Order: sequence, then C-alpha cells, then structure tokens
Amino acid sequence: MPSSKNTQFAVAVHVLTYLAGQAEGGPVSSDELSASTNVNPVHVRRVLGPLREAGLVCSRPGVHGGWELARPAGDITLARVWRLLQGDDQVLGLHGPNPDCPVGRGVQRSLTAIDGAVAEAVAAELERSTVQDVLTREVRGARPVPGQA
Amino acid sequence: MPSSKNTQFAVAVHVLTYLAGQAEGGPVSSDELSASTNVNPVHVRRVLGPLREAGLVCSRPGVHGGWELARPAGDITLARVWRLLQGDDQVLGLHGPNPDCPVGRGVQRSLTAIDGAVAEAVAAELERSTVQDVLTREVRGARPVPGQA
DNA sequence: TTAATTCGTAATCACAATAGCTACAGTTAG
DNA sequence: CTAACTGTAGCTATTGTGATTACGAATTAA
Repeated sequence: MPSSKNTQFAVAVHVLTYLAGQAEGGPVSSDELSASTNVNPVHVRRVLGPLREAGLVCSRPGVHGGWELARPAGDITLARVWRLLQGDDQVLGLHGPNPDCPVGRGVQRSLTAIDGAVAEAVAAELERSTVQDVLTREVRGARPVPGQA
Repeated sequence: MPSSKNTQFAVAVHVLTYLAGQAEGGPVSSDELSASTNVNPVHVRRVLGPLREAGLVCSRPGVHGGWELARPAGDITLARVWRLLQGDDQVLGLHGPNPDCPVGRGVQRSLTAIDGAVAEAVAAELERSTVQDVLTREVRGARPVPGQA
C-alpha cells in the first residue's frame, strides 16, 4: 500500500490555498502559514522551496517579508504541485526481485510500466483541480471512471 | 507524495505471477517464493495472508504444502490485489490542519474528496491488468488519458 | 509412532523517511 | 542599528517497513 505518511502535498495545497485567499493582503510569513497548517515553520519553508523554484510562489526576507503566489490561483493545478513534490518516486512501491529469476525480471518490467500508467492516471485526476477550485471548495464533480463502480 | 517504500503490492503481484506460472506443478513453498522475490519467507506469508482471506490463493501446511492460486490468473485483477493490500489508507497523504482555521477545514474537505477520486483513478487503471497479463507480459497498452499529454 | 516439512504468528531488531526543533547566517524595512 | 523575516544545517523523536529468530500447529512419509 503506497500510503505514505508524507503530508507535503497536503501541506503545499493548504498553503497555496491560504495564500490565494490572502492575495490582496501582502506577503504571509512562514509562522502564520505554520499556524494554519499545524506544521513547523521550517517545514513550511522546506515544502515551499520547490514551489518557489518552479515559479509558483515567491518569498522575500526582511521585516515585511513572507510568501506570495507568483501566479493566479486558477493557473496552478494540483497535478503541477504533485509532480513537483513527487519527484521521480514511484506511486506503487517496487521491490528488488532476484535478477536470476526470469519471472522476476518479467514482473519487474510489467510493474514498472504499470506504475507509469498509474502515475499518469493520478496526474490526470489532479489536473482537474486548481488551487482556485480548492479555495472556493468547488471541486469539480468526479468523472465517472470506466470499468469501476 | 505518496511514495511509500511499501513493496507489498509488488511482492504480491510477483508471487501471484509466479504461482500462475507454476499452476500445474503443485503447491509452492514460501521459501521458493522468497527466493524469487528476494524477500523474507515470513514476509511472503504476511503479504499472502490477506490474499488468502480474500480467496485469491490457498495454502496448506505439511510436507508437500505451500501456496496455490485459488482461481484463474485471468480473473485476478491488479486492482483487487491493490485494494486488499491498500486497506483504507490514503493515496495522497493528508495532514492535520488547525481545526480553528476555516481555510484549513475547507482544504481538508477538498483534499479528502480529491484523494478519493485519485484512489478511484488508480483502481481503474489497475483494473485493466490481470495476473495473467503480467505473466504473459502482455500489459495492455496504456489508454490515452483525457487532459494529459 | 516418529521425523521431516511447511504454514502461522509473535517478538525483536535495524534501517530509513518524516517532521519537529534549535540555532544561526543572510536580508530587508524602518 | 535593530527587529522581523527567510534559508539551511544539524539533531532528535516517531513511525513504517522488512529481516530475523523462535516456536507451535498441521500434515505427510517412513
């Protein structure tokens, strides 16, 4: 079960949504963001680092510094955020089968391909929501998925 | 990012595929399965436990005991396996936002809904492959995903 | 019956990932 | 200069995963 305890994606979405709601109020400090998300301010900064490098947010040190969205909330899809924080990690976990076992090699290859397809499916689903959608809680209705109840 | 280091799904698919390939040869022991998957025999048994309870495999103790598929490999979808091992865990990790923060509450609700939709998307993708498919390495071509490259 | 084999499971250990926390250097506004 | 921030580097606590050992129960062969 992939289930990670990794909450960075959730924290990132939370922070971005918060920033979207404060768009007119100037920069927001890590401390304020950490109070809302209930995580450590240092952790907030660590999560926001990759998003800044990707141009989604910007930060300023100094007295009235803090964080701001660098682009409209409606332009930031959750898929973008997920990919930035996901890196190249696999969605389903793989294992290291015995390389001498032909079954193992075949299974490994199949699973790698399937993992890629699953990652695409996840991204496609997340592509359907933006930070703006989360802010307005207007999460677009789930598309009926073929072959599934 | 979901990425767990959990390899139970991969191990389960591996073992099921191995059993499918040995369908005529009688029960296969945990030791033999552990040699192919490169994981501990105890771990193999632990992973296989839920699959046995779900009626996918059966096991027998004793001298010529071991594991066998309890149904045709073509009837076992990877989605079934994933759901059995996934339990109720979230795909994307959530966090515990400050309950006093209205933004936090809204984000939490949105993320929970989105997580459900993503889980459905993953399951739908995995519904497209069976253990038989993995055995023959004939992984069905990826369906073009709407709204995604 | 006895011995060998194999599952079932508990207990313990090692390792890695996550995130909390402290500390401190660098920046900026006033 | 000073206060308020970010940016990082450590260190620690907690947790999840899986290896390992151990032992009991079930089954088969002799």
